[in-house]
Amino acid sequence: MAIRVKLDQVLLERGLSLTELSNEVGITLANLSILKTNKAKAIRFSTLNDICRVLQCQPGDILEYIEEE
Amino acid sequence: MAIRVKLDQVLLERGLSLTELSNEVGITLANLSILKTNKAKAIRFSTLNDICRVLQCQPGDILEYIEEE
DNA sequence: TAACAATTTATCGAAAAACAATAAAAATAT
DNA sequence: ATATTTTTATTGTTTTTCGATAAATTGTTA
Repeated sequence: MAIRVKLDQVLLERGLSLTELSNEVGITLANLSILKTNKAKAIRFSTLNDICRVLQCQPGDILEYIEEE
Repeated sequence: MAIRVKLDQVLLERGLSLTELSNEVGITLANLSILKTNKAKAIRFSTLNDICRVLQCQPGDILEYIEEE
């Protein structure tokens, strides 16, 4: 599949760790890690919403479509 | 919640109807309509991927985070 | 090196939700 | 009016999130 989760970049830019994000967002570290490492197969809008709110970013900053041949 | 699905706009820009998108993407019209009218609570990356491929766009073109006070 | 912190991986279970299929209602266009 | 498109609704199956938890891995620092 070709949807990539670019959480790393945004976290880096914001100077936040996964642990901190986890505390602020209220999603367990384990599940955030799954997201960040592209293991998730879907995402709830509520989760996306919480992440965007805390990181002050747009879905497009986190999700990327990569064309594959 | 504050994640909005902006499928309308992209469809308009591409000159595509929901019906056409449904045929090309392979998702039923009913379920695409739920997405388009902001009734969906989540989305599978496989679905997002298919939509982006057909519409030649990025997730950010379809998903928007709207801050609420 | 040893100790600690952060991240990743894994497993289990429950709750939630996607999506298909289908049909009917509503809206839009011709 | 008729046809087309879109929305809404229902049911059932399958998938997946997400929490909870714990272990393994990696990175950092004293």
